[in-house]
Amino acid sequence: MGTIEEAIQQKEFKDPFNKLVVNLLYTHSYLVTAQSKMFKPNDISPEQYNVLRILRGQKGKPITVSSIQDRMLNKMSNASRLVEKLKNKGLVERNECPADRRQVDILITEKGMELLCTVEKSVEEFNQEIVHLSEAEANVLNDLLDKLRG
Amino acid sequence: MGTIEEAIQQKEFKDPFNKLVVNLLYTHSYLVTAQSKMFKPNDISPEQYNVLRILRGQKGKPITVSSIQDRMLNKMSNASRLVEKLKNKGLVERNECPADRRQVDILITEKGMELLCTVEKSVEEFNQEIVHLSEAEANVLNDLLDKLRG
DNA sequence: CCATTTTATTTTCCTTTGTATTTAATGTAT
DNA sequence: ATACATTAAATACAAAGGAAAATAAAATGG
Repeated sequence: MGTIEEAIQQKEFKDPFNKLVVNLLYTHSYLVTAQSKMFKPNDISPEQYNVLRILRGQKGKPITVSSIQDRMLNKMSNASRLVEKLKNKGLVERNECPADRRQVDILITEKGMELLCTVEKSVEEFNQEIVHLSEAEANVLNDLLDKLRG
Repeated sequence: MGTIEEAIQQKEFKDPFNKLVVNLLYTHSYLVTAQSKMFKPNDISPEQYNVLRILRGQKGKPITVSSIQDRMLNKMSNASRLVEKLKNKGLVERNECPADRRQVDILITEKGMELLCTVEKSVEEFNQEIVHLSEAEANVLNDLLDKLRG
């Protein structure tokens, strides 16, 4: 199960770029499948976890829905909807922004922080288990991905 | 918009592995967003395109639904459902397998082959445009992704 | 100040997924 | 041969997702 060619039983690719696109899609699926399993016991999705992390990064400073959207990993997804799900679970609170009543300030709750702490440990272990690379290799990969996006 | 830190406005990550997981999710979104736009005029999804490619790779030899499933990029998705959509568009045909009547043999149709040829050109251009790397860098990235999955 | 445009968020509609179950056929063991 | 387990594919149902329209507030420009 090493190379992408073996994994999807395709003998060869047109060029390295074509292979790379396929490889990224496949590796993403590998990651997300494992990640979803990891999050399951805590009943949140990878995207919800990511939003909670963004909120914690604010250190008590509220952030608007659209700013969350800008920082989300999946640019297509709907921050408003995600926030509502988190609110239903009591993990965030929503307050009308007094300066601009169109905006909504989002804050992570105590319960949200606690959940994040609980999950954090599994996430760290997970990241190191799932990624079969040395730190140095991970760094190279990070740089190449940044460069890929131009 | 270079580094992942800038892109999602996160100052730092716990370790390179954590950063890498985030970077892969983000890069995947970058790719898929662009890819979907590319496929849109031809009215197929990236996954459907991939199944058509698998079928063409068979060179006329039929393949069962479960074999398609095994080779799909997203292991979670439902080959049976995808094949049905392709059949509705007249891009594949489905035949009961005489040797084992549980199985269903799938073949790509002429129309499917034609669509694939049409799309192919945009895909190749797309891959080279979207991936801002040299061939050598793409090769390194491919190897690291293969290794990542272990 | 009023009309128009822009911005922020929510909602709606419809399609796509994830998961589990169902149906049907084959394989296996007694 | 019969009962039980396994496998292939389809389906059912709820939840998630994309895209666009709707709502509401603020900004702009006469």
